[in-house]
Amino acid sequence: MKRIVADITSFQRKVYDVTSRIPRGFVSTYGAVAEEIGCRSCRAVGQALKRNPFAPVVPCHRVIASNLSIGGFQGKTGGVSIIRKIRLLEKEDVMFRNGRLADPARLFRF
DNA sequence: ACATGTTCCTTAC
DNA sequence: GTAAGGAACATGT
Repeated sequence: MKRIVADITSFQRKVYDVTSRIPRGFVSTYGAVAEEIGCRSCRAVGQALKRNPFAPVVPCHRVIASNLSIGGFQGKTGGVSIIRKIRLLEKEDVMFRNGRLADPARLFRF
């Protein structure tokens, strides 16, 4: 039986929980996740997602920056990984344009 | 658009 | 324990 276990902090736990709550076809922002968790540190959220011990389990690609920019992915603000992120989102009806969210209505609010 | 300050967590030494 | 970094945000220039 496969059980998901990892040495993570409560903070990370919350981050992954909130992130996984984002429905398919929607995206959220670091700020929103941070707010939902209860802290004002969006960077801390980025830290947790960057490490992402639950990589395939947690859709970290559904989390973007609050200014609707794609933000970063796997520790970078650009590169092939970002393209992959956009590609995945486009597959979920979330269109991006020039590294930015084309339709702000896709923003999911908790 | 760019630089700076803020804010909080993780990792490394 | 201290220092540095990290996928952001807000504000001022």
